[in-house]
Amino acid sequence: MSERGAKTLKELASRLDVSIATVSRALAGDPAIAQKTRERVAEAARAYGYVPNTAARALVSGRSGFVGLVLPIHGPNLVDFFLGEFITGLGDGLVSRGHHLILATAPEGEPELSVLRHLVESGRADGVVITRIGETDERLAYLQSRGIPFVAHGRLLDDEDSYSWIDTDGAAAFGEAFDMLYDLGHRRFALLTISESMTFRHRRQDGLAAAIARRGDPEVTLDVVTAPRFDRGARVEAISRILNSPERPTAVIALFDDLALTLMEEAARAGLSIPRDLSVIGFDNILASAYAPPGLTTFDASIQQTARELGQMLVEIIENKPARLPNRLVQPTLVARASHGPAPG
Amino acid sequence: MSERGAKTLKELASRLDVSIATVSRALAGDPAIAQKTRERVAEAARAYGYVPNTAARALVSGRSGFVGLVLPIHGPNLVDFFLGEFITGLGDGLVSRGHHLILATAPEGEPELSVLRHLVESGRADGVVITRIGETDERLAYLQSRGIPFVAHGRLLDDEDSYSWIDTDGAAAFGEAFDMLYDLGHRRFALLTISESMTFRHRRQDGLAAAIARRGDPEVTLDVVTAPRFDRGARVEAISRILNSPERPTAVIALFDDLALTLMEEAARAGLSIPRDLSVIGFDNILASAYAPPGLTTFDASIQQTARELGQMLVEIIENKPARLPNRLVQPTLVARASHGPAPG
DNA sequence: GTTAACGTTTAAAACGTTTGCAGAGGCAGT
DNA sequence: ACTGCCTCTGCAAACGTTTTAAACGTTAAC
Repeated sequence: MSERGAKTLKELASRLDVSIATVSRALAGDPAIAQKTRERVAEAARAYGYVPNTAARALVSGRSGFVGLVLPIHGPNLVDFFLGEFITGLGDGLVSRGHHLILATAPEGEPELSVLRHLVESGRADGVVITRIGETDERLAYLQSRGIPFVAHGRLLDDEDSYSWIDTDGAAAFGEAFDMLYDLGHRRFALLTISESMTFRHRRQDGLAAAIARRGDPEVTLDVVTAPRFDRGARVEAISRILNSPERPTAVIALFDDLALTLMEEAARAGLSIPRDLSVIGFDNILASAYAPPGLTTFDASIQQTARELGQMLVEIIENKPARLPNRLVQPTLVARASHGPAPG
Repeated sequence: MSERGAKTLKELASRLDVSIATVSRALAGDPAIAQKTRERVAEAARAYGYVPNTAARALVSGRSGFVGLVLPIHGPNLVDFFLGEFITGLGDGLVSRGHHLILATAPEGEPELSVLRHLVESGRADGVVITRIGETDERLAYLQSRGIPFVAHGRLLDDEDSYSWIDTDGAAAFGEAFDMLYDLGHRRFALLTISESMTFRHRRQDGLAAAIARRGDPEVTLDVVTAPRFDRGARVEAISRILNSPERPTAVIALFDDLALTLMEEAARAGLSIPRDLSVIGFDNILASAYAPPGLTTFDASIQQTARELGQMLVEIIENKPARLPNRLVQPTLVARASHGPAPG
């Protein structure tokens, strides 16, 4: 690396005895600039360690090269397993298309939407990724009304095609889970879910209900138990309601692994053996589900790959403003471990 | 929100019939501007939904308001439990001081240092956070030589005071682990570690060795076993070397939980009972360590809080360029679960 | 021998903000 | 009535880049 670096186009231009405009064009690969000049400029830029100033570039082009992700506000650890995978994939997808990721967190007391608004209106981000879509999601309304480039991980319930998304087919997975358990002889089911109104919750529940309906077996019962997302005490209470009910289910399907793991803990505490007395199935395939005895049967939705595609999709939208991009429904795959088995009795 | 928004200072100024300069100053709270004018401007800015353009601001001020974190390259999932906690805390600490976080990943084939370089030299970031310090860390050398604001999670081995850091006192923790196990009667120890040369590995190992030396008991033996970081097959092989050794240790201390969990799995597979036949202690307190039977005894280093402080520290450095900030050594706390107990026999 | 066309380069404007400096007006002291 | 001072506001430069439109020297066409 040269001692005297060149920090600006002007410096580089004066070193080369050409104009700023020429250097700018040459570096951009403009064919209007002679091949020889382009090479000379590229060479000098490398030698002097020139790196273009992003702010200046953003100011004139209106593009920042950034994509924003606002971390959903919840619990003590914002970046859980799901988000960890998501961020990894997203960052990777963006970088492969020359963009970077801004991770924004809402300061205490500031609504998530306001953070989103500042992110795009200040020109910090060219587009945003949103995840965990709610039933009536104000973020979607805002982004659509402003014409801001965005992609979503998840669909609305009714309006499927007014924006670009990739989603996990939770309905199919929960149907598959039911079918498998039914074939193992289970008839009394419980769904352990949360109270928040995110669409994936409805999709999965509906998928389960649909699978039950398809069988048309009047013997099948489904108890839907709702637990809060973070209050661990209340969660345990909801679970004990399942475990102590007079007609205790023989199989519990949990909305996601975290709930399933708590259930397994409580079941063990109550002296129940899994899967002998109770079958449990989760969703997400978080790391702990492999370790929690006896090993949680769950679904893997390849979040990382999905996020990678979402990133590439968003850059495509930002750069080429295509009318419509094909949305995609990802099929989760069953990870069969040891928490499910034949119905007791 | 008003229908006709004002996207620039110019628009806002013309609406208010004052100059751009006045609006700019008023919004900045410059006392040179009359109190009444300041209020009038603030009111209008709010009404028209004005959001200042970051690129323009960055261009003139030389500050971007961003701080960069380059994700260390490793394994399939870049954002593991440690980084998840770290990112959460860091984002929080930065936002509380009006900064944002850029998450940069190195594209395939590009060295991490080059990403770091572009991040700061392009003006994208005002400073950076680095973590997992290596024995001779080229990032440190680069950042120091360029005078770029940065903070580190971790210390070099020799040079402790040439930059700002917060570190986890792994040496103390490993000493504490040894003392506890020794008092439980253990004499044959193994340290399960990795081959990469990060300083925290040395610190912990040295802390363990020091604690052993302090006892001065010639009966105590320590077998140091090195496993690769990602190759699971090789890792299992290293572990079985421990389990099958003629003089099998009665206690194993693992460099971090992930290693400890694999060890516990393999021990269970080999028919060993934990903690009856073997005591195991980890480090990090990852989520799975609570679930893996019989519950891993480990150390919690409050990564999130540490990262939050690092974020605030970095902003302090960026904004006020203090000569020196007090570095801090965080004491991990023992999380006693059920994977340790009295020595067998 | 003038003009047109071409290939290459450049001058200058623009992007939206901050800020040094100066100007406008008001008021008190002389 | 003039000076000096204070309070408030505005002009204009600057940040580093991209891009429009024009200039330049050369060659080909008539």
